[in-house]
Amino acid sequence: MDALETRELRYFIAVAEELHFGRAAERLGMAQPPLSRAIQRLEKRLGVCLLDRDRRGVRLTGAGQVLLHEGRAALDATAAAARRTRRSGSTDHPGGSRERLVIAVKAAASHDLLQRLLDAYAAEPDAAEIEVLAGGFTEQEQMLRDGRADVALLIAPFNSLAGFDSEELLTEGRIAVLPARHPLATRKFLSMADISDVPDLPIARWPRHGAYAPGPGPEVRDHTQLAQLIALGRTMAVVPDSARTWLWHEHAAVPLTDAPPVHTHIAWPPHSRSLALAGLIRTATRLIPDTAPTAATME
Amino acid sequence: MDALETRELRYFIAVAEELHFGRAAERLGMAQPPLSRAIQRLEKRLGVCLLDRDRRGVRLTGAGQVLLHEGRAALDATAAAARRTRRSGSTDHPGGSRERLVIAVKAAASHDLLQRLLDAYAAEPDAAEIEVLAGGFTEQEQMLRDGRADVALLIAPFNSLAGFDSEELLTEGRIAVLPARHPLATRKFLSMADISDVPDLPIARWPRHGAYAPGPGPEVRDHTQLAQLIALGRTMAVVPDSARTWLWHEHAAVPLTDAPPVHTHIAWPPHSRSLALAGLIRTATRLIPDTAPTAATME
DNA sequence: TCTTACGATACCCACCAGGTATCAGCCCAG
DNA sequence: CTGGGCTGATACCTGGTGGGTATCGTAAGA
Repeated sequence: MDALETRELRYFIAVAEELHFGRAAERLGMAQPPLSRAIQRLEKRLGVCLLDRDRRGVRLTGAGQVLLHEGRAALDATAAAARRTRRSGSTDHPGGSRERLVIAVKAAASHDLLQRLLDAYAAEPDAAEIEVLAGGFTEQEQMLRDGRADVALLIAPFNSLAGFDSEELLTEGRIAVLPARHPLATRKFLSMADISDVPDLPIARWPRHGAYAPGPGPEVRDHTQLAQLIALGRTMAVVPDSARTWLWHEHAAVPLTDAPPVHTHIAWPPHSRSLALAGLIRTATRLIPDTAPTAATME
Repeated sequence: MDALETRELRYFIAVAEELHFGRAAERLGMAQPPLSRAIQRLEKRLGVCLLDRDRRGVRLTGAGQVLLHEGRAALDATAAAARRTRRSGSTDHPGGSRERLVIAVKAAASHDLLQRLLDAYAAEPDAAEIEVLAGGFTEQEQMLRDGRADVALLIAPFNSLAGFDSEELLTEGRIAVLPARHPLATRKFLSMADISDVPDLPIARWPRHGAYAPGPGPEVRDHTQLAQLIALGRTMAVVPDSARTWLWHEHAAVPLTDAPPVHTHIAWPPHSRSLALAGLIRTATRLIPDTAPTAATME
């Protein structure tokens, strides 16, 4: 029983995601027949049926779902191995350019926290060079999983901490961002019930796992788009308190009393022998008392 | 830049572990020249030097060490993907034989805890079939990492919980196991200082990561061997309290006042969509109050 | 019934993984 | 300093297989 090759995993995952051999082959840059054969061989090798091909589309069997999940994790791990090795090699022999850390953050989120972290870390005696990689929605999480980043600021409940080591750095409430001229904008506080069903101001919808949930609000893809729609009086949004940094004059921010809080964590892969990373994490945990004294006991 | 294949990872890891191309090739069941070529190709592909071959042996570069660690994790992940898929498939269509969970435990450790866990779980209405896989020293951890098991009882500080989700089930002190006829055996309590340097009773040494640490005590590989040597008056051992289950008449157990405690956790891979696993974990956490009320606040 | 769509099959080629034989540097024995 | 042995690299060959094109079988829709 020889081992699963990463190529086979890539192929299967493409098919499992597209649920269509033709499109999957196109995505993989190959013809359809070899892809079909590869999947057949994979099924035979595993002794398991992965896909139900009953005319009218392809569907995943239970085993197929398992392989999709586990295979993604495995592919991420191998991609991470390759990337981290490459990066480690580039600073290996050549005279010793300092170790370099890549931190992934969600663009514009936790901005001042990141600022303080970088400042504090730069003051350390043996600080490594830090590269900041800003990604969209849940992209920082993926960057950490596949080795594009060494460490990330992840935001619960939007990101999953599963499989990472992490420390909580910041807990914040949420605010409703409204058009400044809307009647609700004058309120001192709001509850979720107050805003969940305002006819002329439906809540904007963000993509979740690549798709939009159904609902009345407009679909938005980035902060700029959202900010504009709010300024135009077309929608509102519920965002973490720290999002105040990017508000416009035409916006009003009203604290929500009963929205679930948002937790920002610093997260890193659970092995990781890097001294530079350890230093950064130590620096980060020292920031905690400034923002949330004894936060560890609050949960 | 095409992706790292698992075959290449296997090859590199073999060489990195043996630090010898010939032996690595033998271990892989292949000839040496193709192995050399494969490693060269890998280095070229990654654009990184992985090994220093300066006569007098092969050594890992920094990048090589990174790839060894990350690559092991990646290989474990792909092996886990294959195994979990196979297992999931075998109970997939055929009329619905119940889901089957594999739990890995260290042989003879936490025996009564495991007993209570299995009993409690079996009483659940929708209980899955549970297979118990007993392994040696740190083998349960590896079994969980590479997919031979779905869940494991891991014992800190001997196992690493890195990369797993876990719940602490049990905290216990440690005891010194002595020959019953030794003078120290009559004591009510002992401290580490009392036993760390007894000339006629050196502490037995267990293998750590495949090698024995240097020291005066005899090298032991399993409980039986240890038990016999203790009964013969040749050595003593420091073990968790629950090890009392396997003591002989010729043994005496004396609690240690200042030995670091041992924590038994139930651990599982951090993704895992399995309902059966969720049920088992729920059952396990319900066991906690029986043994260590509000243990979560003790740390 | 004809068309269309999609996955499977048949067949072919080219590449490369792996084998054997051999070379090349280094160490040690004498 | 010279020859043998050890170890990794190189040269060259072969077979398996990954990938391509052409085509088929079948089910759904017009």
